[in-house]
Amino acid sequence: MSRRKTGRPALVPEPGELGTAGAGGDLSGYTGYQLRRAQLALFAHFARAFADLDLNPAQFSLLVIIDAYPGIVQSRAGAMLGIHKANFVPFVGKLQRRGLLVRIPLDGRTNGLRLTAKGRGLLRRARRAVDTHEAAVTRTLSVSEKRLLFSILRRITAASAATRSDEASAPHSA
Amino acid sequence: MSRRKTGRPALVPEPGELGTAGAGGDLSGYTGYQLRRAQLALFAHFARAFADLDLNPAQFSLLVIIDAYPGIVQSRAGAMLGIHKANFVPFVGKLQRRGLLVRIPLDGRTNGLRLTAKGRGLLRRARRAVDTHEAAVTRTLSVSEKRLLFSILRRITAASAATRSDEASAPHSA
DNA sequence: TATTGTTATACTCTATAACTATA
DNA sequence: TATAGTTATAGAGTATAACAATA
Repeated sequence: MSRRKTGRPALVPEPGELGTAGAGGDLSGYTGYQLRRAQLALFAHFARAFADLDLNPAQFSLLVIIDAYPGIVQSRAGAMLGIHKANFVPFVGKLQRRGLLVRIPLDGRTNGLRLTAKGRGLLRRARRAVDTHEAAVTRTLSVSEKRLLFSILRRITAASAATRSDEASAPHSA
Repeated sequence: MSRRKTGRPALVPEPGELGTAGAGGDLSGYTGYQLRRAQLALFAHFARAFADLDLNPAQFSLLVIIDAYPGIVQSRAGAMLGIHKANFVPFVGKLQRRGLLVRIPLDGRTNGLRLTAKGRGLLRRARRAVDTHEAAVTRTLSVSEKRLLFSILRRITAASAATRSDEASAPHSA
């Protein structure tokens, strides 16, 4: 997309400040640019909302997963989070040291993960915090807009995962 | 950071495979989760599309910015990209060593950035590659859907940037 | 033989502090 | 005194390779 549509609308917006308004160049017409900006801003908001809980999105997600699948095998949970098994070891270890979860040997080489009472308690607080966060960041979205947003994001995820050769085909799936 | 997983309507989807379909927990109802998944998938697609050009999104963006604002001051360009000035030094240095841009001293302490002929040539190829990439990842989106997506993403960015105390107010702005 | 968990390692990104030389 | 660029450093996040114990 080199030049965007008309010469201006999206093109060359006063070398503005990044954090606040838009950046420069004619980047604002790219889906990846808008997606990244929104994701970064939302995660920063998440971090503020979870500052006192001392949980980042990945840690919160693991607690949610273990709560949904008590005893889930460590490698399975790591794969669900997209975290390499080598990196997942210290990741789990940190939460275990905080007393939020325990590793339960299942068969000599496999660990099952379970939340402790403390972990369940923190998760309960975290769910409330994330609900507030979610409401805040989507407060300008109507129900139908949010539904459409999710539909679109899933389609972008699927389309981006497709191989180059597949890109030509597959009209409107999603 | 919510990582992977898509899953089901919302709650507890078979502990599925990560890369392909959805993961677990009841994460798929969170905007941050869907946003992150889409952004990661799209950037991975970008990386594949730009493999032969050896440019990442940030590097491509800098070339676009310098092309739009020839001679732009280094600190200004870094701010537009949201890159810390300390990290921007080696960032620019690397592109300069590749012969894509030059630093032009403006007044003893200020550097202006300009693309070289080689940089402009690479940018031209990069614009073509990003056009193809953009078309691929948004191939299932109608024109109106893409327009609405951008509107929604900008609103999420703005809402996430708002302070906690502001979150209560501001109904539907966008 | 393949898998689970682990260690070691390295590379990228990001962030802070402090310094210089200039304005 | 404030600013632009720089260096050094440290912390996350992510990646590969290799290994032990086990299935």
